[in-house]
Amino acid sequence: MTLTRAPISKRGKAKAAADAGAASREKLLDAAMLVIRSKGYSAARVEDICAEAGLTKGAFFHHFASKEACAVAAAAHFAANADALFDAAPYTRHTDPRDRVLGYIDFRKAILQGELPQFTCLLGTMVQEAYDSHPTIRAACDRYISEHAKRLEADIAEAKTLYAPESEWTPQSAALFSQAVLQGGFVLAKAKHGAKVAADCLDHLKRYFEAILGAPAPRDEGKRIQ
Amino acid sequence: MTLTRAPISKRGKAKAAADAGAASREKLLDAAMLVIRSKGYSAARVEDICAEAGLTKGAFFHHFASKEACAVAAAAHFAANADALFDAAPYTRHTDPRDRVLGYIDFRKAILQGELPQFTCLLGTMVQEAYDSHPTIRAACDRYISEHAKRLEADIAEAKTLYAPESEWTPQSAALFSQAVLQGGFVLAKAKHGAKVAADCLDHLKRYFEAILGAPAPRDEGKRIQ
DNA sequence: GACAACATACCGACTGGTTGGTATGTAACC
DNA sequence: GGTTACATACCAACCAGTCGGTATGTTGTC
Repeated sequence: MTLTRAPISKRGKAKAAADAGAASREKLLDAAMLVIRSKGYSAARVEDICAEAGLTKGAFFHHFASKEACAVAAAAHFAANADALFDAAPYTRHTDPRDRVLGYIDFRKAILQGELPQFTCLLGTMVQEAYDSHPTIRAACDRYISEHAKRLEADIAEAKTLYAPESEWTPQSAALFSQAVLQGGFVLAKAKHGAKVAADCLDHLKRYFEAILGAPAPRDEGKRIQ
Repeated sequence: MTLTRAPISKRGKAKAAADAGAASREKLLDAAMLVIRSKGYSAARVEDICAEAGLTKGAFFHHFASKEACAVAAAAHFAANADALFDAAPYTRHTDPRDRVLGYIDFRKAILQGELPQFTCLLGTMVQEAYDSHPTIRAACDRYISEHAKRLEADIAEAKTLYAPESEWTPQSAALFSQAVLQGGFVLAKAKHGAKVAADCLDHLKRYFEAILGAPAPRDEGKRIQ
């Protein structure tokens, strides 16, 4: 029922049909991501998604039980894409956890490229309109946002231990705060039809982390706040 | 055509019919605010709004040319409500502009009460899904968000002149950053189905402003960053 | 102060296009 | 020959917007 992948054949190469199926499924998920990020979940028609994927409704309902199920799968797909992107990002190789935290923010700023539907967050977009009417979508968005925050939280926690062990804030709330700044930046970017506001917000966020983790140049230790 | 008010009779009291009309219009706008904040713009049916207002479609299309026009009017109504609320808020009476900025954040935190549709932002909710498909809605949301930010920007600018004249950030971007934190806080609150995350985000925001404007207690002047 | 002429506010049945979902067919592959 | 992976045709429900009608003012006129 909730199985989203065709079982892999016991031995030898994956089947051509299964490959084609998986490829079509991915096309549909990519299309769903784009369409939903462009017009929201409710306004996104399944035919829009099919057209974008170059497939038909037959294919859509072959792979997904419903529009809602597709949205949940798209959320997972979005999160998997993001995981791959951030795993491969260069900032993760910094040895200093504070550098990783600040590098994360720089990286988030660097990927604000292209049109709005290409860099805004599918999860934040969907949860805004679906949080009450579509519990499964809300749960999926919550899960993947929180999982992404957890990655960041780990670095923040390490940095805090090193540079601000006494301060009151928790790494968890700081990580979620970062996600809020990002989500809010996307909202403003949509309102103003451009990524600049979001980038400015990330500048403030970076300054905040520099403040609560101590300034990057280790000169005046007494400078830290809280 | 676009006249939304009956012409006021030359002299004497306003007419009963006009009063009733205005009252119904307001009921519809209040209902639209609630319904759209609950399920988003696309999923909000005009019959939902009518039912919530205790009126029928006849009344709806008597007062608004279209669903989209109603949404734009609801945005204006939302902004007017907000203006009244913040005009009356006690924090505005602080003489120190820094106190007003910090007081604004406290106030925003204090009004995170009740169910999600009661304290989340209509403008942010609508612009997420309508920014590309409904330009008039996007423009309205942009306008009212920016106008609200302008109010805050004035206090931030004053505080900056007093407490951080040298620092690099602009009052405008700091004001927009605050709005991003709020909007993002609402997104996370919806994902997590509770206001607590939003409140935590506002704690971080307040700490940020305390940092960039200098700590409230005027003891160590060298403590300010940037 | 009564009556005609008109305006405003609202109801609710109707319509026509839209849309999520289904049923059926078919081609390829194993 | 059975299963997978689609396409095509179709349906029933939904929903924004229309329209004829009614009730309740309001204004000018005599």
